[in-house]
Amino acid sequence: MLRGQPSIAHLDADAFFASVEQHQKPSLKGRPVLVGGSGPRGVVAAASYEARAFGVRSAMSMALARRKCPQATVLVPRPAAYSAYSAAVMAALRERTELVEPLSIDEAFADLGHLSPGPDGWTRVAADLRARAVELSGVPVSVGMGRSKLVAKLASAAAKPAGVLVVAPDGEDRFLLPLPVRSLWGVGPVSAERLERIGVRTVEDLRTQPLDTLVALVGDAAGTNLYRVARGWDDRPVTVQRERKSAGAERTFDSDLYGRAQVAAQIPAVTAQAMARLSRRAAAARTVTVKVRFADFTTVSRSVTLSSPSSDSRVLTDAARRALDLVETDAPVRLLGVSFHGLSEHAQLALDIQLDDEPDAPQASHASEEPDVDEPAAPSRARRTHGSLREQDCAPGVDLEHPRYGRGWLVRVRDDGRVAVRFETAATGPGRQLNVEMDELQLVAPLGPDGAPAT
DNA sequence: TCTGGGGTCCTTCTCCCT
DNA sequence: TCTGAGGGAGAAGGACCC
Repeated sequence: MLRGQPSIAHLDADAFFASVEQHQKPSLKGRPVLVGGSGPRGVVAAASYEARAFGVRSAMSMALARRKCPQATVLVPRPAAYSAYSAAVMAALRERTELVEPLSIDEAFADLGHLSPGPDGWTRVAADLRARAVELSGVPVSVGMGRSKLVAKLASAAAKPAGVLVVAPDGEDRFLLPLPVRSLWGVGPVSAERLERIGVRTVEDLRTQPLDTLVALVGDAAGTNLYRVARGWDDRPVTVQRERKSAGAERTFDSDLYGRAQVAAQIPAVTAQAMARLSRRAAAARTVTVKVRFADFTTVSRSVTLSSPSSDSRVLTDAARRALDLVETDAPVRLLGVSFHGLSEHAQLALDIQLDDEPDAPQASHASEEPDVDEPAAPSRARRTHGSLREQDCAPGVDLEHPRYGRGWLVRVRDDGRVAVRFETAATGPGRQLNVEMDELQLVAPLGPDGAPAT
């Protein structure tokens, strides 16, 4: 049963990672910024609106993005900072209701059905919410409101950047019908192409199609969903709890691996990364799946199911090895992934001990450096955030401190071995760039929006 | 465009049991 | 004892999201 008021809010941060970088690095405000992998196979995780003007998009290869926008500043992701900013954005929602459903690190639904602001008051509610989120986080956000999650989410997308849009019940058709089907949740490139083949481009086109046609086209569940969505039928409640179903990690190698031995040698490290994620959920796993992507991008997965759930690193690593044994590894391999399914809660203590004992595991402290909120686009290889700066830490954008000049961020390593650092934070405003010796610099934890270190 | 990483959900297939 | 149908569970792959 659909509610009568547009009391579901969807809050979405705009170009989130890039906006956080521009907030903490004031010299980048108003300039094109790309956040993502800087290696040969890196892709864009987030692009500032200034970069998007050059045709750069998320998920584009970084090499192509650089060609389209050579003047852009390219930075590595800093998950701890994004997590802190995310918490600030979510806090603005939680000040208003406990019914907050985070969808990802930068967006969430909130049920504001307890409010009764009157016929014209919902726009004020949305504007106040947006202003508060900006005040707490310092990054631009957009807010959409409607009487369903479907409409609220589409409204926030329409409100971007940095806007609000409230879709009243009697305005839903006017809002929904002209939208391209591609903008609907669950319609990706494949479904859009299939719909295009029968002449369906907009929600209005979609509404003319019978249920049978849609089911035949995209399957039972997706077809039924499209049929309902085309009519604005969405009565899903805002739910606070979301149960985790799996946890894992994967690594794309800078150059392909050849032969079983090379691939198998990576199993302990990737499994340990996956276990670090598993341990944050205090979980044991019964099924271990190994994913192998070959150079031609074909992907196979094989799994091994244990007789009972385990959190023992040796047991899970051994299961991953056995799963890999089921894969033909004659072709060059570009990616290896390990994921855990059939999760259950137990053996947290045992897991911690196992991680500390596992010689091939990445440092156990990395687990605590990563945010509790899942960060879909951030890399899983956590960076060090304290200690003396070493050459292997030198990625553009990392946080540094100098005894005389204070906090700054790494711009680049110069040919003479010195490091170009811009000394600035959100609190200082745009700062100056200086060249300093590497051994004078310390790695430090990123700052949150309140200026406190994000740990 | 030439394609990361962490997820969820759905479909299809196979195997096993009744 | 054999055979086929049907259902459930698990495995694998794919589409999709951010």
